[in-house]
Parts: sequence; structure tokens; C-alpha cells
Amino acid sequence: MSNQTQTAQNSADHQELPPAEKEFLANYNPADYERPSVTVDIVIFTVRDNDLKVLLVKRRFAPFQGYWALPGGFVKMNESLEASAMRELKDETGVENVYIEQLYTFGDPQRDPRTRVITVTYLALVEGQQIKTLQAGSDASEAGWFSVYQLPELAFDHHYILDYAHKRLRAKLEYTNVAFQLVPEKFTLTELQRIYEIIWNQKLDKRNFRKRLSIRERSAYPEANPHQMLEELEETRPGGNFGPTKLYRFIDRVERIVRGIGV
Amino acid sequence: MSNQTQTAQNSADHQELPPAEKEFLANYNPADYERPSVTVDIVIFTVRDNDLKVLLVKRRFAPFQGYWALPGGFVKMNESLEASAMRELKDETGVENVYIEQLYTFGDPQRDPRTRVITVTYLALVEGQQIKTLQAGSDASEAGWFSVYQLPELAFDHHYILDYAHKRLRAKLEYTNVAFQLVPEKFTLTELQRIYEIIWNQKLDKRNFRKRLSIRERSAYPEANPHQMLEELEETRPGGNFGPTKLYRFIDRVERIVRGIGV
DNA sequence: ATAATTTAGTGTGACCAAAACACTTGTAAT
DNA sequence: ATTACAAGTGTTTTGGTCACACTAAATTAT
Repeated sequence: MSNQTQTAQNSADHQELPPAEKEFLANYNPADYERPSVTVDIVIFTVRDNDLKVLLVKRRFAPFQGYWALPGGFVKMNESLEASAMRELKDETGVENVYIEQLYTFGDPQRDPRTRVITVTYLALVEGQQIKTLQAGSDASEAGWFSVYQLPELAFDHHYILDYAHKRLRAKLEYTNVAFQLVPEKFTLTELQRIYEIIWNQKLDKRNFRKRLSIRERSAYPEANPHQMLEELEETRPGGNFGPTKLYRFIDRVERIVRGIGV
Repeated sequence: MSNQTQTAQNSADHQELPPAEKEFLANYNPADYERPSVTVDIVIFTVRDNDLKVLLVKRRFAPFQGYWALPGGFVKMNESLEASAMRELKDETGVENVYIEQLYTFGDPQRDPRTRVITVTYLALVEGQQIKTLQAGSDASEAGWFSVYQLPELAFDHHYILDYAHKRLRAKLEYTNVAFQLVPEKFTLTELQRIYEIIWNQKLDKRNFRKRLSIRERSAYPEANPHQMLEELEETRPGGNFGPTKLYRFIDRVERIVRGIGV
């Protein structure tokens, strides 16, 4: 078993295939094998009304017609998984341009009564005020935000998937900055703290929270906690019946939206 | 958008479907939709000869015939993804009964020149001495362990997948006990330390390493670091040209093999 | 037999992060 | 003026991480 190196051919350039492969491709018929269906399902969270909410759609068709379910649908042949997830989210709910990362792939043979369906799930986050109105798409008769603590009966194994996503979100708050995805562009530190408190479902100490933020800024994980992530703005927001509060901005918010590394 | 609760029907019992769903199922034809192929690919690591090795197979057929690739193959219709991964690993290499956890799902439309292939990848770990001989299966003409630092050209996007798995393994050593999967049943603390050093590719301080182990034992993450995970055995191993060394055992090793939580 | 070699095994101090904890200040409403 | 409310701010204790050096046991070479 040697560590021999192959003759040079980049695994990425499919343009120049050797003759044997060309012949194989010519004879290859994708219909020769029975294949499972592949869907994407999206667990999209927001924080709103002091509560962690998830977006669900009411199924217009069988199976589980009339049940609430995670938005999702079949992956198209020429579309990446992530693009699929974003398209389904937009089609079924009108929500677009959000942070999204892959969650897990569920493939129990019995999870869909129709046929074998493997679903690649995504975790998405969106700031609460950004979504004005939800629009139900062709596959969904209704769409709505539900408290993760008061859920209706869900279709398929979606309850399990949602649980899994909730756990992952909780865990990711500990070592990443995903929480910034749940806050408007300009925010107060108290608002940011509320995000953590709601997702972890516990009160946090104000001073410790702020100290941790400043420590995280100069932390050793530039990927998860980029330097200088918080910018203190000149601007303040007038308090209610108390003093004005400082506003902050998240530097490089746009980049962060792109894609979670997920290591 | 209310939080209405549905009439009782457990999403798990597909036995009693309402008439509308029954009718839908009767008319449902899985061939109506074009579907991608789904494969599993396994990145199985071992530590051996002071090096982190990965198991590769040489492809017997096109595409990428003759190239080294991760073991894997098509998911069968009635088999879970995890079972698929274990079956392919056994079929192509003879390796079985190992720790395995899902890694990521890669689904770029162009990643396979034949057709759309979505691959669910798994990270597996096995102790170096446990595998006596590798046996190449029907799809692989050869199977062998390669240093992750000296890899041949790989088929498809397998180089990328392998990189991703390596990163994940490195990260998981920090907060879980997966390293125990890479060590024989009875081991010395120095052997365990070598595992960390090899995967992180850096020397560790002996005293700090041992202290960290004892701290981890009473740590606050029972899932990742179960209490009392290390048992000091009476038995010792005679040293080379030095004194005898204490042997340890990993308590509940069997349970741990089952499945990574992966949150 | 003596010396040299090799690895096992062990403790302390400095630093840093996390957690617990309380008061002052500015504004609006009364 | 008094009250109500949330913003903003610092210290102490505790525990983990890291850097660091010597002794003991056995084998090998002389």
C-alpha cells in the first residue's frame, strides 16, 4: 500500500477526461438506478416579542395536508443545496437574503410516507423587524411565526429537526457571533443581550455580558470572533423615561451573512 | 397567524392516514420527478506510525478510474444513511464496527461529471491496530492508508471533503473525547497524548495534558466528557529501557462508539 | 559494576476568563 | 420635587491554562 502519486490531472477539470471515462459517460444512463428524492428543509429563527420564533408553513397538499411544517421542497437538478434552500424559503414565505448554514441531513427510510426522501436541513436566522409580511407560496396555504416553546403538531419528523436546530443554535451562541444576525443594523447592547437571554432562556448579568463582548473582540478565534466586530456609534437612541442609550453596529455584517463555516 | 394546535395525530404513526392522504399516496408515482443520485462517502482516520492516516480506495471504474478516492457509494432505497456508510466502508475496505458520525452534505451540481450526485459524508475513527488487513471490494481495486500530509491526487471533490473532515476532527478534539476512539482498549497516557499531538501537529506539555484530563473528568459537559471516563488499571506495561508505565482504560468505550451527537 | 540513556511521573506560580455582586446617573412622568 | 426606570460601570473570587524542571526506574553500553 504505497503513497504513490497519480499522473497529473486536476480533479476539478472535467473538460479533459481520458477516453475510458468519455466512453463511460456516453453509456451512462442516470435512469438505470433507483434513486431517493432529495429535499431541503429550512429552520428559520427570529427573535420577536421577547420570544424565539420559527417560521412554519401550512401544507396545502398531502401528505400531512393542513399540518404545519418547516418550509422546504425538492432540490432541483441544477441548483446547489444552499440555493435550493434559499429558493424554497423565498417561494413559500417571501423571506430572502438571510444568514443560512447547513444543519444536518436526515435520511431515515421511513421518514416520508410517500417514498424515500432524504432531506438536507438548513438553519437560517433573520432579524425580527426585517420581515414585514409573510406571503404564502404555491405549496403553502399559510405561513407564520411560532414560538419554539408553543408549537403545533408538525408534519413528518419536523419536530425532531426543529429540536435539533434549536440545540445547535444554543450551542453556536457560545462560540460564534451568529447572534448578530438576529439584531437590526444599529442596536443597543441591551438589545443584543436580550437575544442571548431569549435563546438560552435565562437571565444574564449585564456587566459580565458586556465584559465578555469586549474580551471576545480580541479573542484568539478570528473566524468565530473577528477583531473589532463591534463599532460604537456616535448616534444614540433616546431612552424611554431614562437616559439616551449608545448604539452599536456590527462590522462586516454583510460578509457574515454569506455562509457559516460549520466546523 | 395563530399558534393553533392541530387535531391529535402523531406525525410518527403513518398507519392511519386520512382519506385525502390515502388517495394521494395511491396516485403518487415516484418516477414523476427527476431526482439526483445520493451517495455516502466516508473519511476514516486512524493514527499509525506517528502519523494521521486516511483510508482511500483506488477506483476500479470511471469516472476517475484509477484515481484514489474516499470509500463510498450509492445509498440503497431501504437503508439509513448511516447504515449505508457502514456498509460501503465494509464492502470496499473490510473495515467494520467503528465510530462514525455525519460530517456534511456536499451537493454542488457539477461535483460529479456523470450526473447530479449529492453526497452525505461521514467522519469515522478507528484504532490503528484494530484493522489487520484491508480487503479491496468490488468497486475498488486497492485500498490503503495514506498520510493526510502526503496525499495522492483524489477523485471528485474528495480532497476538499478530506480537508473539511480534518478540520472538524481537529476542532472536535478540543471539546469532546473522540480521541479515545483512536487508542487501543488499554493505553498509556503518553500514547493518548501522542494522538492529540499528531492530529494537532504540535507538541504538548506532559503535565498540562494530564492535568487537563483530570479536569475534564469532572467537567460541566457530561455529554462530551462523561464523568469518570478514565480508569486507571492495576496492570502496567513494561517500559523499553526505562520503568513500567501505568495503563488506563476508557470507561464506556462501547457506548461512545455508537453515534456522535454532532451538535 | 558503573555510567549513560531513555522515558515516566509529578507540582508551582503567573496569567486570564468567568461569575457573583450594587450603586450612580439621566430622563420622563407625576 | 419626588418617583420610576433602565443605562452604565468595577472589584473580588474562583478555576482553568500555560510555562517550566527535576527525580525515579529500567535498560544498554562501557
